Amino acid sequence: MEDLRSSRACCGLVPTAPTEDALRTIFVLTGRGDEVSTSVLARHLGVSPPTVSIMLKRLAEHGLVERTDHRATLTPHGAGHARHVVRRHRLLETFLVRVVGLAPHEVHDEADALEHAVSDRLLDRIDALLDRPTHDPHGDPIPRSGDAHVEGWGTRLADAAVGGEFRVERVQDWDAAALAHLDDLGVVPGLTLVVLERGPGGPLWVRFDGRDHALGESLTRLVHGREVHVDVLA
Amino acid sequence: MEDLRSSRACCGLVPTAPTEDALRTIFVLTGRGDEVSTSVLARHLGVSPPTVSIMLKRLAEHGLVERTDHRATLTPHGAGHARHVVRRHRLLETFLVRVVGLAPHEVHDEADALEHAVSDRLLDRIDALLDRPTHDPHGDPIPRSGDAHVEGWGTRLADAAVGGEFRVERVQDWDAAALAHLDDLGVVPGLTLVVLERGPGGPLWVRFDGRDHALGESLTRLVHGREVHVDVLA
DNA sequence: TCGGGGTATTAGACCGCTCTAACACCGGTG
DNA sequence: CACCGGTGTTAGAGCGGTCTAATACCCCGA
Repeated sequence: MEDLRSSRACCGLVPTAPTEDALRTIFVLTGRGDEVSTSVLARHLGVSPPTVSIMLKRLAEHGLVERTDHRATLTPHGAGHARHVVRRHRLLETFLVRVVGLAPHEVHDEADALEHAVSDRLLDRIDALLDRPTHDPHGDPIPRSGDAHVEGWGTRLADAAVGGEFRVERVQDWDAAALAHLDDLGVVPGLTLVVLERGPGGPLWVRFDGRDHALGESLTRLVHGREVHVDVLA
Repeated sequence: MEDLRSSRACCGLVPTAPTEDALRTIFVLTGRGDEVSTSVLARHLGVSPPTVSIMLKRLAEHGLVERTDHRATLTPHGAGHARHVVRRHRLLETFLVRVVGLAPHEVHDEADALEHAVSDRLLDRIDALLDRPTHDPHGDPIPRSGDAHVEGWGTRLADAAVGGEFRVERVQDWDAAALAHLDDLGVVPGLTLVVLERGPGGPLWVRFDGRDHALGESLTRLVHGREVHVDVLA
């Protein structure tokens, strides 16, 4: 398996699973507009802060990461690598749902493991088999090489204005349990719902499929999309 | 991704890719009747003899490998682990051919990388999707948990008697180029051919599909099967 | 202004994989 | 019998990942 990795080796960096995970996570986090600190990254990667500190130092030495004011950002070069990892991850998620038949909430962890082992050749076969998809099952855009890639998370359902329509575009996939719950309810990319009412700190009431649903803030913060202003409904 | 591995952790051993590869290789080599020495294993794994020496020492300390007279054999416990790795490898090969559409000669290296990353859950989905296959595309039996597994390599085409029929059951998959060539010719599991003539050190002449073919010894040593004694043809 | 809590890094340690170089052993041959 | 080639192991080193414990830093509040 080292052969597959070595084909991705570059700039003296050994593309191990932990470093690839770090690059991908920094990419997604910054794409979402978040600042990436050592501790935030450590939490996401499930390792201790010193481990991340050392990793970031190495990534910076290899020119993949820029460190300013205790924040980490990807250099253009690092972003290129990260995009490849993200592409592998999201393509695999799509494959696992559409071909293998896994549920959307099951695929993140699987893709997380497989993304480091899949070869470029196999990935291209999968891409072709799926007919070059542009988005994964959670609505996340799949980067294509040679493409300007925008993450574009839109607004969070948690921040949506009461009384308007909201079109779900992306659902964060980190928390499998929450994702499974949203999936069960039918909150998936493509759904348009009406934001009815927001209790202070309480759940957000929304309507879709002719029924009212209450969603806690821990859920509505995971749902991203676009507010649709339909004047005819006003 | 460590989560997936840790679910397979046992007896204090960290199931890293190199150790899993070693276990699988010892399993297949001994199943074929070969003796496993440090240097043979090093050649198969593509690492130096000292590396193997250290790995075998560790495997022996963990009770997975027995060392007698500079030969390595798997303990029952080690064989259990190895069978799981072999199962993952062969199931993945079958999947990659039947579902993804890769050619048989392409799948060994891919499966070699993926077998360390695939979770038990995903593997079972794949198994079900393929309808619980018993053999991979090269004719190798797929171990099933709770099954007495026999490798049963039969006789090599290189050793087959001249004048008889020979039914191909398995084709070794280590060498992708050789496998691609045999595949092109049509020498795949299930084929029955007639052994015509053996030149001393030269190629073996065989007949199938109404045509005669010459196969070098480097190829006929990779083809395993069963000699079929058909008296009516005599 | 001093202290405390949070954050980041460094220090020190261990594991596993890998290499080269050196050494040990064993068998055959001159 | 002594040497030589093959095989196997040990020694020593480096890298990457991981941890805990200790240290450095920074800001805010008492």
